[in-house]
Amino acid sequence: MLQIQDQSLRPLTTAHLAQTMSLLVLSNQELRDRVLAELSSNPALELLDERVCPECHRPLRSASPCPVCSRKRASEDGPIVFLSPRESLRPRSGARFQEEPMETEPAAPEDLAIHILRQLASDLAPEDRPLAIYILASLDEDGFLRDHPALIAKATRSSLDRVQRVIALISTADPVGLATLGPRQALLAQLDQIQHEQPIATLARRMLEQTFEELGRREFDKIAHLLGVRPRQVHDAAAFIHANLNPYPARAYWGSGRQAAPGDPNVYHQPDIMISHNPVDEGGPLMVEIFSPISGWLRVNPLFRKAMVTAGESTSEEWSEHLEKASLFVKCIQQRNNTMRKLMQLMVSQQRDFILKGPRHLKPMTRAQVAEAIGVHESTVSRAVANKSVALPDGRIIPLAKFFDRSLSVRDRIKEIVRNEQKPLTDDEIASQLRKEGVKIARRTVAKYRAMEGILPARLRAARQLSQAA
DNA sequence: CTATGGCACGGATT
DNA sequence: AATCCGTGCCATAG
Repeated sequence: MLQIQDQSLRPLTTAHLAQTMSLLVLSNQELRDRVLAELSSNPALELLDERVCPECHRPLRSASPCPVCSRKRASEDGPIVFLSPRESLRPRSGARFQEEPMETEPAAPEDLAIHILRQLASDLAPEDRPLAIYILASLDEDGFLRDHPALIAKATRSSLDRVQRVIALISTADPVGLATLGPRQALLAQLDQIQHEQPIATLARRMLEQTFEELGRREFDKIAHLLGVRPRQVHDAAAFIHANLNPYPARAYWGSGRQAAPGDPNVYHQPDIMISHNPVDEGGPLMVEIFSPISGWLRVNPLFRKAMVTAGESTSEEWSEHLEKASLFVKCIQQRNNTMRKLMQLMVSQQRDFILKGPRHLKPMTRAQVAEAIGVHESTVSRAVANKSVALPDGRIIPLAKFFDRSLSVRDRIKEIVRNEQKPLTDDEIASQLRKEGVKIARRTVAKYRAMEGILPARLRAARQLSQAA
C-alpha cells in the first residue's frame, strides 16, 4: 500500500527529530493549521487532491495507488505522504488504510473566537461584528461571560439591547452555550437546541431552572419531591443531561485555554482517533481510525525540484532551503503518522477490555513501557499521547492520556462501592473494603479519589439517604 | 473523638 | 529537570 514508505525510517538528523517531535504533540486541528501554514509559505511543497494519482493525474477509484504508476514510484524521488480524513487500520492484521468517501470537514479553527465568527458570518450584521469580537474576547476561560452585559454595552458604546442580541446569537453557535452566565445557562442554551417535545427534556429544563443546586449535589430525591415527580424520572433526566449536555462548552476546545477537566468524560470535540466495532464482526478486531487533518497527497513538488536542477548553479540559497524544508516536513508527517499508528495498534491490543468494558479494566501501563514496546523514546510517547482525544465504540470521547491514568480502575471501584453501599461508608471503611479486594491504598487516597469522582463525603451522603427515607 | 480536607514531602513518572 | 501522585501529619468541623 501506499501509505508510509520505509525510507521514512532511515536515520534522522537532529533537525528532523526536533520537527517530528514538535509535530507529534499537535492535535489534528493544530496540525491542520500547521500544514496549511507550511503550504502557503513554502512553494516547494504541494498538496494534491486525493482522488487523483499524484504521478499521472489520472483519477483514482480509491485510496490505492494508480496501477500505471505504482511501480514507478518506488524509484521516484522525494517523500510523499497520503493524508486522508480517515485513516483506518485493524489492530491485528497490520496497518491498512480503508477507502472512505471524501467528507468535507468543517473548518477546524485554532481559535474558538474565529470558529464562532465564521459560523455567525451570515447571521451577524456587519456593524455587529466588532461587538461580537469584543464579547468573545472578554469571555473567561470556560467561555462564560465575565462582565455584565451592561458593562460591555458601556465599553463598546452600544445599546444594551444590541449587546444582548449578539450574546444570544453567540450562545447558539457551536459549541452551544458559550457566552452564557455559567454552567446552568450553558446547559439551558444547549437544551434549547435539542428537541423540545420530549417529556424528558421538559423535566430536564425544570430541573435546571428550579433545582440546579440540588442537581449539583445529586439530591435526586429532594428534586423529585420539589418538582412533584417520581425519583425514577429525575434519575433519567439527570442521566439525559449528563449524556447530552456539557456544562463547560469552551472546554471542548483544547487548543486554547486549559485542558478539559480531568475525569470529565464529556469532552465534545472532533476526536483525533476513533475506535469502533468492526461492522461485520462485532467480536473481531477493533477498528481504529486515525484522523488526518487534511486530505490529499502531500509531497515535494517535482517541478520545483526539476526547476532547481536545470537552473544549476544559479540556484538561489532560498530555493534550496525551501526544498530542504519541504522534504523534511513531509518526512516528519510520515513519522508522526507512523508513530501514532504503532501506538494505537498497541493500545487496542493491550487495552481491549478497557475500551470495551469500561474504566475498571484498564491495565496500568506507563508511557515508558509503551515506548519500550514500540521501540521509540519515552518522550515520543508522551508527545504522541498529549493533546489527543479518542472516540470509543460506545461514543464516549476521552483524552488519550486517560489510557495512562494509573488510578482510573480504582476510582471506578470506589464509585461502585459507593453505589452499592447500604449505609454511607467512611473513607476508612472504603479503604479496608478495597484492601479485601486486593487494592492497597491509604485512607487519604480514598478521599482524594472520591473527590475526583465528585462523590460527597459519608456524612453528606447520610443526609441524602435520610431525605430518601422521608 | 471521628471523619475529612489542606499542606507538604518524597518517590515515581514524564 | 519538571511534574504528578500517593501518603502522612495536622487542623478543623461536626
